[in-house]
Amino acid sequence: MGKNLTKRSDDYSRWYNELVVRADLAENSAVRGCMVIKPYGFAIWEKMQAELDRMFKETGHENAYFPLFVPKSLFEAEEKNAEGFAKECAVVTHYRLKNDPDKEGKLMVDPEAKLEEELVVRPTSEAIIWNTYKNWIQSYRDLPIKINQWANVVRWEMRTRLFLRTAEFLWQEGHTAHATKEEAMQETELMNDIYAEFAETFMAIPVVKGSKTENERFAGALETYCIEALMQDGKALQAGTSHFLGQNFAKAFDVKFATKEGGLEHVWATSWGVSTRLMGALIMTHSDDNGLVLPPKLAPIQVVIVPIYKEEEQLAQISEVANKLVNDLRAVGISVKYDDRDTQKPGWKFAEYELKGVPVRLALGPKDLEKGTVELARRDTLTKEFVKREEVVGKVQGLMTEIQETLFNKAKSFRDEHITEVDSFDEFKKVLKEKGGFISAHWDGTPETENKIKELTKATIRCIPFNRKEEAGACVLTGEPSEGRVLFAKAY
RNA sequence: CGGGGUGUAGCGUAGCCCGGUUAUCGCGCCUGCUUUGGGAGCAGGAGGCCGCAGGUUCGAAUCCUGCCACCCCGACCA
Repeated sequence: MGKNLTKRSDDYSRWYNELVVRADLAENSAVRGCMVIKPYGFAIWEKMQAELDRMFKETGHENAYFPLFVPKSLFEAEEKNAEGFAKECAVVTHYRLKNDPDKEGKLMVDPEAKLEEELVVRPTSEAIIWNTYKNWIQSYRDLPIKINQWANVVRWEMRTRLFLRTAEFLWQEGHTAHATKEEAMQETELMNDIYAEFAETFMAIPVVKGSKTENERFAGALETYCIEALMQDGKALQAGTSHFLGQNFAKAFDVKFATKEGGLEHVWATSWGVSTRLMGALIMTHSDDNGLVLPPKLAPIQVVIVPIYKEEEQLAQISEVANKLVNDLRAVGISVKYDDRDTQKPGWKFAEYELKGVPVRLALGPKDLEKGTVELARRDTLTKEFVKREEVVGKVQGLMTEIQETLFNKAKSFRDEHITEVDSFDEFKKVLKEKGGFISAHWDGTPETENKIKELTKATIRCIPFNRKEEAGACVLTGEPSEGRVLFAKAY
């Protein structure tokens, strides 16, 4: 990446961190474990939001907003859920500060202003939402409820990393209520499919769809579906989850509805979410030593035009052509930036836009004016060619699709090459250490074995793939019978 | 919360063991000239409570004590 840091040098973490900061995506804030998302990073997130939001609405969901604070007692209502998050909750205990009588100019928490009941800053919103749904649901006519919210949540993580794990993060969480188990299961599956489609179509990230083991399941869920992606350092990343909550929350919050038949039943629930963590996935899937590589569908700037000139007059001539190009490209829906700043030199700009992952760069200089050409450079392949001026728009349009596909295919071959079938524990350890990636192996189905393998290797079961072939085998650790292979990996 | 480490300019650092003129170097920043098809060259310049507080000493970035902050490795985790 530019001057000194490459993916191969140093460790991957440092490379990642430096890339995020240098590409102007985000930085650590002064607040412990929290992140500042900078305009360029946020622009990418907004594009992701827009696409996801559209997909949610197309499948009958609506947006709403629920409170940041959850009274402790509400939070406790679903025991498993509360337990699962208890260790990482920020809690509000007071509601007022006052001047510190002992220290001039300092404030202190007013002990008089202690809350009778503490408020938990939501680590997720099931509790507050189900407490609300209780009042919204009486009859089967009130169902289904399919609501999404865009929000921030807080999980007090010990160690944080930009985008991948921060104390506060942005996400969307969908919470649905259904009359039947079947409908809720369908919803769980549908949303997992939507996440997969989003990841593959827009982010150009191939994912494995599957279900989580009991150990890895969301606290309070009966079933957790997920999409798992593979990063370039061979570690897996959970990119999205969709939970079938059964009637657990309905029971905990006493949400019953009158059925058509005149009965009274608990509601069936789902919840699902993806977060700014997807930004991390995007960065770690496509980037190279020159910096970020963005798929055209998510790039805030799809094309940048850089003028090359000596004198002002020359710039004026170039700008005339460039501005026409800008208009023509915008007319076909491509986002273009014409960077005619005279404070930076062309070479500097080339490097800068590569660092920021802009898919296509056009350079326009005196030679091009003479020949009626434009120099076109692709970020994904780092190749350059001269294109006739009148063919630029068509060419660029085609490239938007082509680059998107190239990125996906490249990531997919990498991923596929890093799914290794393994039949002995020695091989398991060897592959994990030397090659990384997903390990497809038999497992006896017990949490004990999964934990043991985690202890020994740090690898966990990422998912039980939906499309796994059913094949009898012997557990890679214990030799006990197994019905099929599961995917192991070290994970973020 | 355990184990290790580090705090020197906006960033990255040398100096610290063995105390002694004006605290080193690179990047970045500012000015001028030359440059502009891959992060320009030369010349000049600005920028420091050496993490904070105390101590030892004629003298502390350097030694001692306390505190604070951050990083790495664990435990935890989307």
